[in-house]
Parts: sequence; structure tokens; C-alpha cells
Amino acid sequence: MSRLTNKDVAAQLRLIGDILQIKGENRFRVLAFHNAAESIENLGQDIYAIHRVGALTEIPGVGKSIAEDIAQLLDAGRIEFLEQLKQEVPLGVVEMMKVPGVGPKKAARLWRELGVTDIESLKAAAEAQKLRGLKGFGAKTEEKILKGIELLQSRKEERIPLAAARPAALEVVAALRAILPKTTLVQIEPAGSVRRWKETIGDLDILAASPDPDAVTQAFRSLDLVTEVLWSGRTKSRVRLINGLECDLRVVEPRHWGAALQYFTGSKEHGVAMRELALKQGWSLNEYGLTATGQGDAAVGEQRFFEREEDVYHFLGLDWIPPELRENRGEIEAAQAHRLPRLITQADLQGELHGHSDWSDGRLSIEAMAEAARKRGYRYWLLSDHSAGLGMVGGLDAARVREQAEIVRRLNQRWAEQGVDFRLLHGIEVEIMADGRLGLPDEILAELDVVVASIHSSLRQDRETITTRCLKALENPHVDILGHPTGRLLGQRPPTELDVEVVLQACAAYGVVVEINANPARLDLNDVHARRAVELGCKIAISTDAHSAEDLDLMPYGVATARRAWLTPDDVINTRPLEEMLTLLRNRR
DNA sequence: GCCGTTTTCGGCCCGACTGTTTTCAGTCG
Repeated sequence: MSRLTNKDVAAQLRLIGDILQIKGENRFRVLAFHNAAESIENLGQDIYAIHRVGALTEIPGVGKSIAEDIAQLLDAGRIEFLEQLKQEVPLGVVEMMKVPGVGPKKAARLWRELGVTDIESLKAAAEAQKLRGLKGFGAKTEEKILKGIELLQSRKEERIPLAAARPAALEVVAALRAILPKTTLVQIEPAGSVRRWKETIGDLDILAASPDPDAVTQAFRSLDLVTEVLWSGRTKSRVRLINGLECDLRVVEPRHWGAALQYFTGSKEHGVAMRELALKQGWSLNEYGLTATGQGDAAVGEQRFFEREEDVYHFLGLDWIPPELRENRGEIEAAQAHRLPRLITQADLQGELHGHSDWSDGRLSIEAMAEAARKRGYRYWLLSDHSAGLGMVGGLDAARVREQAEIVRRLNQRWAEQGVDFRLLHGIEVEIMADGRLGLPDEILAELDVVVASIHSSLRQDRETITTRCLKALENPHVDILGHPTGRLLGQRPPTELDVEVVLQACAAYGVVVEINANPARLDLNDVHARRAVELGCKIAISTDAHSAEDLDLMPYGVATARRAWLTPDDVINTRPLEEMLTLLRNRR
């Protein structure tokens, strides 16, 4: 039996919830399965490890019953309850819920009343205009479903990388600011997962505050960036942008701004937890503000509005929670106890510890890259070109490394003479070869300031092989940093099978620093794993892995990932002054 | 099915928009 990931387990539980939903089961029972699935996906630890110590019920949202289902799945490869459910409802009917506008109720009726069992037969039925015969279904619903199927089948990736979505959201914001006067457009900001800096984005959410919502909605609908208005109401509308992204705009009155921004930033799970917390204090929380339920001290119906978001949190007894933390992973409890971490910021960084020149696959000379780093305010930058042992790009052999050393020495000498406070560190991104040996001999590695070790090839090795390979590399005392540990490329290449938990434990034990690769296509480690790494005692380096000067500007994505992982400046070594940072590396043994 | 500053029962977040319903259910986020 192949090993399951947390995501696989979550998918099975979610499927149970979906089938129950189609069967019309109690919605809270459905919710329980969906909540448990969400919770397992957000877990920093491998679910097998939790199961091994019998701690499944300690996972939030997992009780006795769901714990038994998970145990069955991990031990026997199948959940008996799910197998029964699959006998009752065809999987194609569950799939039908992916079509926009088709939920559990419609899917169930299409199946029972028309005999439609999957998306293909749904399409055929809609084309034959059979849907409009059903009570509650009309011609518009039929068209909407056909269009939805087309959209679904044309779309390859459901979510796009933040680096593509964020500029698009900012562009919409800038375009509206350019058209509307400040008196009409009092506030406007991207909300949703863009504001939380989530690594991938489903659609864009933008929030505006205005005394004249119609004017803002009108301007939004007629932007040049908009190709299609999907629907549009009094305060809320959805369009498709020229880049294919869907974008929602919500307009509220200025006095509602604080509550609305809290509401539309999400995540859904954070929002639900916040509204539950408010209820306990006798207030119902929505996007407009708080309304007293009569269960607390305030009189029923009493309302509170907030022009600033922080005041919503403060009113409920919480410190303001940075958007990056809003995933219901303990941030509300921490804010209540006034124990939120002092999150790292870009300004805390003093240098970078992973980058390339034209000696391997970078675009610029060593000097140009170093100057680009210096211009961005860094005090040090690590030149770490690829080593030999990596077939696809011209990796450096021992002789070339020594040639580089001379160039680095001369550049540093020149800056020193000019009184420039900048140091070019000489390192390598040494290849961890398929058998775990490194791409350069130890005596060369010993001559370098910092060694980053990474995997770029034989990415499809099985879990045990690639984990053992990585552990072997970590044992080498010259390895300082483990680069982009899982090798994933968002939307292009899945992570390797690497047992991240075991590797992080080894990094903690050996004192190897773990990288958060800031390139938005990588973000590797991701937020959940980075948080786990620090829990296990690892230190982190955040680096862009720059191959050009512009790549250096990708750092905000790495910082955001670190913030989503709850990291403080203390957890990250490149917040330290040069000598202190180097001492940390050298003292690891 | 889960959970506990209403703790082993009785709750479980909230509202906008659409389509087709003449008063609201379904979907979505």
C-alpha cells in the first residue's frame, strides 16, 4: 500500500462529507467531516506520526468516530464507511458539485430525477434542454450550468500563484483610485487570500468604502481590465479580468470599513472562529459590525461600528492579528493571551544566503549581482552557484570554485578600501546527488564561507530513498543550509516524497539551517513546514535564490511565508549582522 | 460528528446575489 499524505487523508474525509451532503444528511455532520479535513491539511506533522502515538483525537475537529475512520484508512488503506457511501452515490454526482452553480441539492435532484451520473451526462442533458423541465430549474440555470462545465474543462489550474494574483489586485485598486475622487472612494484595499499572502489564490477580493456604492460598482464594471461582468448587485459584483482571473468587489459605507475588512480578509476558518468568539461575548459579528444578542451586558440590538480594523479585535479583547496569521491555527488564542509573535519584516533582513551568477545559470556577473544586492540595502550576499554533479547547467568544479574565490577576494578588498559596508560571501549550491554524495569534495567545501546543499535531480525517488539521500548529505559537516527542501514548483511540479518531519529533525540535531526559498514558484519550505521546523528547533534562512537582479525583489514572498509560519527575527539567521550569522553557522558542531 | 468561560446536551457564523419561488431556497465565499 502506498503511503498517504495528509492531503490524501483530508480528501477522503472531504469526500465523505460531500456524499453525506448529497444524501441530504444533517448539515452539521457534514460540517464535521469538512472541518476535520481542513484541520488535517493544516497540520504541520505527518498524520502517520500522530496515529502511531495514538493522538488522532487531539487534532482539532477529530473526535472518536472520525479518528477511527482515519485509523482504518492508514492501517488498511480504506474507510469502510466511505466504501458503503460510494455504493449509494456515484462519484460522478459528487464531481458535479465542482460545476459553478451546482451544489449538493441540485446535484442530488439531477441525479435522482434525470438519471444524470457525471459531468458528461449532465452536459448532454443540459444541451438537450432537459434541465428546464425540472421544478426550480429554468433556461438560465441550464445555460449557467453549460457555461460552468465549459469553464471547468478549460481551466487547468484552479489556483494561481500569489505572484501573479497580487499585482493584478493592486492594478485594479490603482485603476479605481485613478478614476474616482477620494470623496467617493474613501478606502480601497485587496482583501481575501491576497491580503493574507497565501501562496496560491483562487480569485481576487477587493474591498472599498464609499458613501456612494453605485458609483464605485459602476466604475469597477467598466474598467478596461474587465472583460466580462459575471454578476453585479447593489454592493457586490464579480467580474472576469483580462488575465482570466475572477475578481469580486464589495463596497461598504466608511463607518463599516473596520468590520468589513476583518470579514473579507478571512480566512473562512478564522472568520468563523471570530464570530463564535463574539457570540460568546454576547455579540453577533458580521461585515457591518457587532450587534448585541442580549446574552451579554449590552441591550439587545445595540450596535457597534468600527472605522478601523484593529478596533474590532480590541473590542473583543484581542490584540490585532496580522492577516498572514489568520488561518485559525491558534492565532486567536494567542491574541487573547497577548502572546502573538513579533513577526519578521523585510526591514529585519541584513543579507541573503542563496544566489547565482553567470558562472552557472544566473544572468549577471558576480560583481553585478553583488552590487544589486548591496543597492537593496543588504550588508552581505552569498554567491552560491551550482556545483558539478548537476547535469543540466554548467555546474562548477573545484578549479572553477577556486577561480571564483579570487574574484570574490578582490571585490571584497575593493569595497573594504572604499569603506563600503558590504561583504560578498563565497559559497556554493552543492548538488545532493542521487546517492546522497555531494557534487564537490569536502576539501573544496571546507574553503567556502557557506555551503547550501540542494536536490535538483532524481526527484521521483521513493520516500525512503530520497529521505535517506537527504539525511546522508546533512551528515556532512560542511553543509550549512538545506536549500528548497521539497523541490516543488507551484502549479508545475509536486514536492518530492521527502519525509519532511524526519529531515527537519535531522536539521535540528545537526544544526543545519533550513531555507525558505522566497521565489514565489517555490516558497519551499512552505508556511506549515517552516513553522514545524522552528518548533523542532531549526533556524531558518530566507533567500530569493536570485538568478537576476530583479529576482532579488521577490523577497517579500519569502518574508510573507515566514510570517505565515509565525517566525520572529530571532528564528531567521539572515536577520543577524554578518559576524554573528557566520558564528552561528560555524559553531554548529 | 464535534465540542465545552451556557461542559455530556444542545448547540453548531453570516449575509449577498440569483433564479424562479409570488416569499424563498440554493449557492457561494
